[in-house]
Amino acid sequence: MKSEPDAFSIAGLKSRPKKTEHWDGVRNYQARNFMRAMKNGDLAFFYHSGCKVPGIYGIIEIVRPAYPDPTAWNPENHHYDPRSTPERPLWDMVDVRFKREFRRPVTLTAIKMQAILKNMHLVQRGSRLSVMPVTAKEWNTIMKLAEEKFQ
DNA sequence: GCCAACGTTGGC
DNA sequence: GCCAACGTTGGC
Repeated sequence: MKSEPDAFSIAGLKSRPKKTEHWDGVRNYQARNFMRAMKNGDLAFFYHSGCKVPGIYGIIEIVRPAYPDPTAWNPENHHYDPRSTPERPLWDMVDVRFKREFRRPVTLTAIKMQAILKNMHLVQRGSRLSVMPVTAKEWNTIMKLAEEKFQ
C-alpha cells in the first residue's frame, strides 16, 4: 500500500491512537478491488512514494476489511467524488494498524536489482496503483532484504 | 465504440 | 521541473 509520506507516513501511523488509521482516498477501481479482497489480519507493506527514497518502510496489518469511504461524500475533501453517496457508496477503505517499521527501508532501487522480484506488480510497466498484491515469494524476498539491513 | 485530450502519478 | 505511463472523460 502506497502513500506519499508528506501526506501520511508509517511514522504518522505509528503515532496514531491505537496505531490505527483509515486507509482512505483510494479512487481507482483496481486498487479498490484489491482492498476489497483483503481480510482481517492480512499484512501489507507500507510503501513511501513521491519522496527522496521511495521504497518499503515497514509492515501494517489490516484490522478492518473494506467498508465505505466517507471522505468521498465530503465536498471539502480533496478526494470528494459526487458519484459516491451514503446510499450508494462507490469507494471503500480499510483500517490498518502499525505492525513494524524497518530500520532501513527496502528501497525501490534495491527491489529493482533483485531478479527474483522482476515480476512484482510494483516494478512492472507504469504501475501506479496505490494498492497492489504481493505474492508469498515476493513477501519473503522483501523480508530477507529487510533483515539484511540489520547487519 | 473509438480516440484525442486531459489530469494524475511517481520516478528521476 | 520533466516526462512517460496510465485512467478517465466526452465528442463524435
